[in-house]
Amino acid sequence: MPIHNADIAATFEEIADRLEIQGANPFRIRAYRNAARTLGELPQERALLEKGEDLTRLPGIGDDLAAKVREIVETGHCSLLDRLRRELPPAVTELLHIPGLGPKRVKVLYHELEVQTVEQLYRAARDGRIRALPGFGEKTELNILQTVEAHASQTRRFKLAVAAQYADALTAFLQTVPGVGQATLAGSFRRMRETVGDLDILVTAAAGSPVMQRFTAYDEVADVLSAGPTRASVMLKSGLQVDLRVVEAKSYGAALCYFTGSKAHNIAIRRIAQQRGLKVNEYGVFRGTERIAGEDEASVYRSVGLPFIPPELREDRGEIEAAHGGRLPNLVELADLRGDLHAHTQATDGHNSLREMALAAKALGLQYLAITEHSRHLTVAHGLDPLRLARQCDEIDQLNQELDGITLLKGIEVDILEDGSLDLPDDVLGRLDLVVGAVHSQFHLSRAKQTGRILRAMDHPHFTLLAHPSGRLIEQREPYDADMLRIIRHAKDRGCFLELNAHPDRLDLLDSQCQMAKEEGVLVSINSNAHSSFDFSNLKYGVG
DNA sequence: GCCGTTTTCGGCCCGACTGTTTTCAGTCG
Repeated sequence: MPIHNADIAATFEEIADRLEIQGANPFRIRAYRNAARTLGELPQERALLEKGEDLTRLPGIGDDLAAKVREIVETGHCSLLDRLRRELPPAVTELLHIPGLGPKRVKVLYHELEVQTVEQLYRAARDGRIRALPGFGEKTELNILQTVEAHASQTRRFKLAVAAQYADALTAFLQTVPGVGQATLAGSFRRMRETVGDLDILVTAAAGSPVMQRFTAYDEVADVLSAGPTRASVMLKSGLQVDLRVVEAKSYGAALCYFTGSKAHNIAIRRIAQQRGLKVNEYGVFRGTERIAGEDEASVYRSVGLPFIPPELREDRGEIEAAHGGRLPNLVELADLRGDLHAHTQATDGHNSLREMALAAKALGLQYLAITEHSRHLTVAHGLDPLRLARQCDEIDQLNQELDGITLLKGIEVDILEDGSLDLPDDVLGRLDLVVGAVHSQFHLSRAKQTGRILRAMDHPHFTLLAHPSGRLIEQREPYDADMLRIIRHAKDRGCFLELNAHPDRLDLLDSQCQMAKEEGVLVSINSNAHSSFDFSNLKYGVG
């Protein structure tokens, strides 16, 4: 059975959990977690583990952990984890995922009550056996009972576009509270991650502002998880958790850095500050007791000798080194987009006419829009046959005569069939401005067959752009098994391009694969895949 | 267990809230 990077990461996480319950050296535990993160974020295509490469080049992996990786790859086991599993029962780590239970309490629960599973935990709480344990009490017992009953341990993530609906309404509400200056979304939402686990909102407020009371009394709040003078957490009725942090205006920048994260990025910045004799927290940057920065984010970065790092890059995946070396990339902004190469109309499964789509794209500042209907193989979408496609091309020619400030391009989103051929004849495709190829069927082919199918499609002389290249639907469908590095390199050889589909359910190419495409010198086209005139607003998620 | 423009030893980010305790440990972000 092949060992994936994610499997090794999971092994190290479990080791860290078990060491933590045993009360091991916290820094040793952190070393396992750091290594798990490094390995877990490695793109599959960049797996180094079976090529005999020097793993100690990876951050957080030294001689010992490199040896453990080799052991896992070669034997399928980790002897340290095997030993730890004999010392504590297998299920006990699942208790750590219950909010409010950490390693110390899990250890007490196991040793005093022999609680190993969530089921046993529930029974112990229901029977009133937990309140008497050292460090526990009636309140804690009640919280455990309620948490388990509410299945609150199941973490749920929200797609960015879904979270945005709650976020915009909530920040607008907070803005109306007396004494509130700024109300800014931070966290993974501001970093434009494809999904968010919660919303983090930063507010500046004058002393005495009722912002905390108003926040916890907000109409959509189902439960107040915690509330103090400067921070509060609530659960909305939708199941989305929201954390609010309130600071004075002079701490806005430092607090925004802190609350935007990522955690790993913050730790890296604070370590640099430490080396310079500085301390960074959410209130500012300090030399001793003197505050030297913090009113805006740029001042925080400047104080540690770095240029401003855009939120989208703050993942501790090389951006700090790039900033230090003056190699930060210029990020694409929404205003940089000149056109959109993937859109549908009511001729197939879209909702608007050619003209309506053209005007909506123009309103967003685009100069060109490719109309790329589905092809005949996709019958559920009323895909076009050559005749209907020809008719649409005539309509586009006619409309282009009338339109001012926007040009429609004639295209097609043609199905890539199982054998790698395209769903329409050569002479039809040859008359178009561009041909967007897409896989819409046979998602479960072997890696070799799926990859070969796509490579053959790209060999077609009229092939322009590979749509939603991985095929994944966020939280719904895994990517199909294909060798993306080979596909990217083939695009380079063939002079064709890949899409970053901006639909919030897709966001495909994935971020790490976009980075690979850039490194290989292949252009990526950010497209809306609009099915209605409203969908162009999704381009911002693609840009993000 | 990792790591190095102070270092191969001695450090390792920093603070808020809860609940239990009576000054703070545990947990969380």
